[in-house]
Amino acid sequence: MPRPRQLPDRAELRAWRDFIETTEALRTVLAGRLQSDTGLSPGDYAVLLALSEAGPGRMRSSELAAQVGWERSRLSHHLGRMERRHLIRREKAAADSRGAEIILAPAGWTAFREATAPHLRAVRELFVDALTPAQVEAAADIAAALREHLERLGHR
Amino acid sequence: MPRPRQLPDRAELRAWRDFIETTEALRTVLAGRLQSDTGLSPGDYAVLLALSEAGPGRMRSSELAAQVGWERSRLSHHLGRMERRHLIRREKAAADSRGAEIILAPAGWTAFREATAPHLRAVRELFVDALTPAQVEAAADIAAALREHLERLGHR
DNA sequence: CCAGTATGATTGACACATCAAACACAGGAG
DNA sequence: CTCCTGTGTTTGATGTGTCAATCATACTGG
Repeated sequence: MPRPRQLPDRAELRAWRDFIETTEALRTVLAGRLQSDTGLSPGDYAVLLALSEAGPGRMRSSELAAQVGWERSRLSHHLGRMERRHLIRREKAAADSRGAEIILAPAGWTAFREATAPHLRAVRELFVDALTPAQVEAAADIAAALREHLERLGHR
Repeated sequence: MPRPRQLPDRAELRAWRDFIETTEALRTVLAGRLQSDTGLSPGDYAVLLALSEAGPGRMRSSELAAQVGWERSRLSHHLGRMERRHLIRREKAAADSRGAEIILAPAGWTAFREATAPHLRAVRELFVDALTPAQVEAAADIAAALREHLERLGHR
């Protein structure tokens, strides 16, 4: 009795490679634009976005981690670099003094404000303009299906 | 006279975020599997694949760089790490002694051979099985459109 | 009150990526 | 032969990501 096929066929493999390599290239190009337009990395942008969306521009570190979907360690390293550049500050949380409050510094507000438009323009130019409206929808569906599948598989 | 719309609308932006974040997550999960199944990173795998496809398992460094689509500097750093683990060796090129020949070492052959099946299984499980056949095709089309657009835009 | 454990966050070590600078040899003009 | 320039590759500096270990404070059962 034959086991179910386990390996992708030639066409599926080609689709996979094209897909993964292209999205990788897209990420790289977009990151390069953001960097040269604004001096921010995608990580910087994600952090600033999350902070700016929290009304007062301040947030608990773990909340921020959840918001951007990063591990705490990664966030902590990244915040260290951002703090060096005075984009954010850290304070002990008043409520729970184990915790840290991350505060969007003035330079951070400015950088974020000036980055938004160029970033969105680049998204439009590199992603939206490359695809038909139907393809944009299809991309969203594919992403949803992949994510759902990933989550169903759990973490192994 | 109104300029063309420059920024993505809400739905487009959501599609973009879902798309880019999901592909990123997919990459990460796949890399994790490869790592834990075989001890190789995606970069290692790409290099070993390219070398193994060159009949004798040896290739000029710049040819290898072109094959995997990396900058030379990146390749050089990566080869340094792979050499430390005895997956490859480097020799001066006979023809042009500026150049380096990269040689797939025995441990490299073995690692690659043992990595292939698990890797392909993971691709099937995480990508192909998550999508309908039509979606796999759509993904390939989207990748093609994105890549073509990227290339048309050139490098800025 | 006070172990013991749980939780929020940071640290250190290392792999990976990118940029610019350096290095080493090749090949041609004089 | 010697300088000059170009090409193939490496190196160093720095930013980014992951894992495991650590640190500090909070909480809980006795």
